[in-house]
Amino acid sequence: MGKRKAPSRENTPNSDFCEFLTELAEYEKNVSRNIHKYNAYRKAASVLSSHPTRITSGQEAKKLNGIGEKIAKKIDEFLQTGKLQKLDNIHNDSKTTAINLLTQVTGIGPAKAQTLVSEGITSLEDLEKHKDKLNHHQLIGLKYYHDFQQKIPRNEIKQIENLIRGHLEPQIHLTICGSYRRGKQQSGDIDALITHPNYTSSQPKKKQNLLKNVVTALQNCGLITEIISLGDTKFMGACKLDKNSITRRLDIRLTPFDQYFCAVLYFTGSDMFNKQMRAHALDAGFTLNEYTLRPVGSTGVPGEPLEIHSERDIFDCIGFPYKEPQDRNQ
DNA sequence: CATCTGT
DNA sequence: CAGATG
Repeated sequence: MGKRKAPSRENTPNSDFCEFLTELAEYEKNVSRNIHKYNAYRKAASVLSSHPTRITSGQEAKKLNGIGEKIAKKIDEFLQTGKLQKLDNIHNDSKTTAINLLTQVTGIGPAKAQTLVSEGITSLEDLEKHKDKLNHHQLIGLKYYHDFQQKIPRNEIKQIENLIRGHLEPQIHLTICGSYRRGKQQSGDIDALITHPNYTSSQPKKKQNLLKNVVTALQNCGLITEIISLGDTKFMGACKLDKNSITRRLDIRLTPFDQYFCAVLYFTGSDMFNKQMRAHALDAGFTLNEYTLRPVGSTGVPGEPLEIHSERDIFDCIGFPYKEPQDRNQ
């Protein structure tokens, strides 16, 4: 059914350049293991993406911060031929395509994909033949490759949310974040945040078993079907609404009560929105992260975390007009 | 940054 | 323990 590449439509005068630069960046990161070239390409894409006018030559591009000889040359080539030789080669390179495929299996990153390919393992079928080369996480990734590839309809998440809530002690707060909270009709996975009034950053030991208890309860009711990893504060695994449902990726994190709203805000995103909001906080003299909102003294050092009792508090404190999750999409 | 894994 | 992964 559904395939790969997300049709993310950009729209800036230089978006076509950004597109090939980010593709080059990914190639450098995943195939060559060159993090410097990777960074070089992405900063170039980044300056270009915010440049207000169309770049019409490599020479002009070169004036921008982060664009040097080599990228300028590629811009010229692209301007003249409408494509990039290097990119064509990459597309036709079987090693590259194999790595890109393997990397889609959760638990397999660029490093593991490299070694698999070097051992001649380049397809899902190959992986099936060599399960002995995979760890627990990767085995789950392989087993549910097709399921995990599927988007999750909002309504299904809603049902899962209710089911989870039904198995939590009343004291436990639950928020499903991510694109679901932003109102999207589909999501890639389910990102749940929970907290409990007795579990705070000052008494982190207190509800030490809370997460594990929740996970076993959800296992017993049949919702959680696989555990990828489980620690004191973070669970990663899979769940299935009922007998004939598709298996879905589910993450649950336990956050201290006093940091819950910063976490909810952060994990709701979007990434773009978070960046804007953090920037605004900085201008207003605060530093905002996934845990706390703190005033920044003119000395430059952050003070004590402000007490936050809602997401709104955070907006109010930094004088940022409140946005409903639905309009935090960019 | 939390968790897992292999050395 | 370092390195990989999400």
